[in-house]
Amino acid sequence: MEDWEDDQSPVVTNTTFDNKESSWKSAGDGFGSQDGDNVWGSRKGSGDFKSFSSGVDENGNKEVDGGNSWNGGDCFRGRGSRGRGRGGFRNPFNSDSQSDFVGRGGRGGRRGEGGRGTFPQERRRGGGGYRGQDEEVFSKGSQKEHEEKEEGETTGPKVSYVPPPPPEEENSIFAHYETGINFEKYDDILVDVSGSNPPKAIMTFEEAQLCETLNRNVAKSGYVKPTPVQKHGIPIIFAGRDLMACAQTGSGKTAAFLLPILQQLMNDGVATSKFSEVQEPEVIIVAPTRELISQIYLEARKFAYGTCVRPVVVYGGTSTGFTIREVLKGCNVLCGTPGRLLDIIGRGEVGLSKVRYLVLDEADRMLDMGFEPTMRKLVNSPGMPPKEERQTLMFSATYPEDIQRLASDFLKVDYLFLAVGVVGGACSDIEQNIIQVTRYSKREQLLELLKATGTERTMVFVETKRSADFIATFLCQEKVPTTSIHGDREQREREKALGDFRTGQCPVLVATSVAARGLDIEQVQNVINFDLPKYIDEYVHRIGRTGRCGNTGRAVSFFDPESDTPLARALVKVLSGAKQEVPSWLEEVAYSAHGTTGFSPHGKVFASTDTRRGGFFQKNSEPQPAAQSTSAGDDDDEDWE
DNA sequence: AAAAAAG
Repeated sequence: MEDWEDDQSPVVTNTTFDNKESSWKSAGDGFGSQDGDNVWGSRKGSGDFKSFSSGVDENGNKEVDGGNSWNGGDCFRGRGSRGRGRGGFRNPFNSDSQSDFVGRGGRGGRRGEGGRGTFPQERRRGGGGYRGQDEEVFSKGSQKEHEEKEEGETTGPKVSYVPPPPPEEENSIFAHYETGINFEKYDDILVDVSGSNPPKAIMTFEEAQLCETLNRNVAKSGYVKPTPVQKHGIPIIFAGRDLMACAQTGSGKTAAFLLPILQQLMNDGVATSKFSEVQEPEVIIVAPTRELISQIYLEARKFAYGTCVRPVVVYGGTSTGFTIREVLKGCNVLCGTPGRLLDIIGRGEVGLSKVRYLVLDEADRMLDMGFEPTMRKLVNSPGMPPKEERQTLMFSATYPEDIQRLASDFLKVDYLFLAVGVVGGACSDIEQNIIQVTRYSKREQLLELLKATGTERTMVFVETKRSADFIATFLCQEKVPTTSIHGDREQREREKALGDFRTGQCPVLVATSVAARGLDIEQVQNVINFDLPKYIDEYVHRIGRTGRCGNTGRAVSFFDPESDTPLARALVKVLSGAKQEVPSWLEEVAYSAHGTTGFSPHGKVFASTDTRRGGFFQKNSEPQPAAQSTSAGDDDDEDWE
């Protein structure tokens, strides 16, 4: 790990920072007059800033010296003379965290410490688990080698058999959050399957009839009982049906498709991972961001452990040569982001004729304007079996109607639509606050919020890459140990940032929407929408980074009437749908924002139900009760029309 | 108009 970071000393020079110094000051001045609305309320301020920063020193000095993903190392240790101890100011975050930072200092920061806390199913990679990726996958010299030998040999060693990793790696491969979470809650979630002849759901993993190895991996991953998306998804996939599934990440959807796919591959004995000049994977999995596909790959590697099935991950920002060598070692399950995937397919390293499963994670994103052409290119690549001859599986938490219609181009006509509760996010476990701000007050308000969060992990979402840099630098300057992730950062910086955030070394992560979807990070207590997104589904995904799996989380969003008014009505609907209090001023803004629903500037309509029921594709519909009454969950049955 | 994804 350290190896390849050291030679790259990621010095981030932020000219923005210096240039804007003066404007911060003026912004700060303006902030003094900010009076509390109901959210900020009347309670008293924190003033624990001191303990906050000293806690960092105690906690992390070694780690910090080891290289920081952001320039936080110098930022929060050295300069930053401007730590204001502003008090008299209360916010939604400071209820219970006053002295947490020191008290829990050692808790989050240690590497290789995988399982703790209480998380089920998909939430099992702790800091240690994620670290595991770097340490195992890359540390066999491969990452380093891949940096150094990029132009080197084009063929790897001729391995005909890829042995399973030695036992000592097992622990980190299977690192997961301790189970023991309250799964019972899932039994109350409504599930809705529509389409013809859905197979019967399973109630236990035993019913899935997985082989011994898979069962062992399932158990070692801390799985006890299937979640709803697994109960329904597994038999659907075993039955060979195409699937469009609405379920929040974290509800176990990755396992829901990985387990039956892996089992099927083994049943049919097709998978024998071995070196070859051309690899013919049976499974292709795509996701919209590199970090997300990497996360999915780690799941696949875990479940495939000890089997002859070899998963491989490919994405941009890393050396092509390394990627190709990894693929050629043997590749049954190819996980990738679209660009790099098409790249290696185009180079002829990967043949598609054996593809039996095509999985689209965050499917609505994969089919939106940005990705749709690439996805079409993928399914039209030479050798790719047509949709009738492969199984196509789509997963997301949101499905705008137009995307559902588009999706039918990729799915068999009789695909099944599975809606698991809490579709569309706005899970009631997340406390949602909306704060009215002006663009000039945001920065100081953010600082005040973060002062109160202690060691809690907080994701701060901004709209642009530039402002991600800007805000992260600002926070570092203010001695908040912050890192940042966005598409203009080096891939290794992105992964380091995410790693530092996962371990808690940097409890604050400033992110663009690159981090909005799918990322499963332990103990993210808070999400702050520094900038509200343009679309409501993006909001839903962002706040879904917290409050997962029965845990509680808090989301605070800065609402600037000058720019966010178009979102007001949608926001009100999401809030009330999740049984959250709607500020009266927001209702007024929403009411007066006539003309558009704000929901869909481009005609997108958020839908959590099968559009075929709405009259678009009547051909497949069985007689169904009204969508509202059958739709799953406590907050996804809004009529968004 | 922005973010993401190939280099």
